[in-house]
Amino acid sequence: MPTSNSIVWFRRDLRAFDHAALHHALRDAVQNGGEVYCVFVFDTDILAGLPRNDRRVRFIHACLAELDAELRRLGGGLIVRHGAARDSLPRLAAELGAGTVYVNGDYEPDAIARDAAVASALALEGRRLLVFKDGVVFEKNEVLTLSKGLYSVFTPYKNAWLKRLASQPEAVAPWMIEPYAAALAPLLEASLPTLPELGFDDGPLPAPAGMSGATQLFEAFLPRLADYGTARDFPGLSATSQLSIHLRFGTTSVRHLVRTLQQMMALGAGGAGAPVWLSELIWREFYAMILFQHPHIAGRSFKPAFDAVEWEAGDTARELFAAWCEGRTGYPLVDAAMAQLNTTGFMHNRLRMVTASFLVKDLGIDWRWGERYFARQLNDYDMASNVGGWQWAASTGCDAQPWFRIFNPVTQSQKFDARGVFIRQYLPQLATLDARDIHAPWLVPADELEACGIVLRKDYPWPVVDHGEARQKTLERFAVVKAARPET
DNA sequence: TGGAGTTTGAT
DNA sequence: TCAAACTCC
Repeated sequence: MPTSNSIVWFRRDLRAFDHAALHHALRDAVQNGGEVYCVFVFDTDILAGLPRNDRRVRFIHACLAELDAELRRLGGGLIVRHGAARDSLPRLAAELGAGTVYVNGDYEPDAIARDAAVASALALEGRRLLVFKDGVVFEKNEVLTLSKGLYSVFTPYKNAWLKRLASQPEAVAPWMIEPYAAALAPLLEASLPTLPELGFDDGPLPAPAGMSGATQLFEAFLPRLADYGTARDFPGLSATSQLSIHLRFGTTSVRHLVRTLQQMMALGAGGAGAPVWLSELIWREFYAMILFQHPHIAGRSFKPAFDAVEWEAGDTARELFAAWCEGRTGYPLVDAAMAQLNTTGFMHNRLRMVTASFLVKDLGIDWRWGERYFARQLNDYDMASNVGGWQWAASTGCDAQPWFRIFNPVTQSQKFDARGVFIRQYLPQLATLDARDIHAPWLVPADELEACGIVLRKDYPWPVVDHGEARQKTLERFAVVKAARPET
């Protein structure tokens, strides 16, 4: 069996430009001979847990169609398989006579285990899996303290990250594809199954898909970048990049994004917003590093002392959790945010903090319930960022907010959706309330509500908990970790 | 990238 | 009377 060919196994890197694994496979093939096959596997180990109408599968499907077209333009094409990746990849490597499988690293625990299984199956036949850094500028252990220790606080990590990029600008240099494209194995026929063939429904896409969708969103964002720092906290404005789903599936390159920012900042463009948005990209790498280094945080507190916190349990907790999931807590900003999540698969980051704080600190429910719900719903779900964000809100994480810091859902609403624009968009039943009343309808006098045509408990729920009482209970609940309170 | 309660000081 | 400042959680 010839093994001079190779495979590039695409996973969450669905693009054909600035792609580390593809670049290395092609360059090696140009030097050593052999052809490069591009492969994607709809992994039944993952798909089995998803509903037929999963938005992310539709998005991936659309991205693959574009990726295949782009690879064909370059002289290749995409081989798509449907099966367990652990079996499919080694089998495909044998079929194609591929001695090496090139991948970009994925740092989630399940992905690491899958890749280890694939690597050992390949090794049994004398083949190898080569893993490249691609989805982040700096990975795992590249940003360390002066004493080679790991950071667990964001700000010093960010400073070290920026310093490292300044001294190593090639970290964001693009991995070129076109000059080596001749090594792509030409494919005669397309192999992308239809969504129904995969067991999923056709339907609308949650965002413009593919590399072209990412480009479109990024170009639309750049003129708004200057205002990002001040406007990003207001869910009623379109101030954010909307690129999270593209970073999740690799239809854009983080190196490309950072390079563009650097060029803008060098020209004095991008204003005050550019470094703020860059910070968000660094948060993403901070959390990726934290999850890789501390994989236990997927299921337990980053700070062990917080495992002693006793969450609400039983039927009442399950009912409150259902009310949170379905957006009927009686707190308009929370419910509007959950409606946004449920109907679009997206939620504004400010609202991720508000809803997470509400679940944990108003309802007393285990953050892991919320994390799993977000995992099912979010189009841009990324375990590292999601777990990081939830542990931040729950005060159990590294560099989290202190446990006695408790968001007031009404104050947050008044502050970040002052005119009620966002609430009205997702809770039309409250649209007739004016800006003063929409944040806390239970405080509005009955005659006024009547004039607006709203009957509480019928058109919109009464609050499921009283925030003041809930706050007191939360302070008591977290008192078990008082010893772990961070020094001031 | 808190909020609640209290004090303070200018009116 | 009220907003800024301060403390505690």
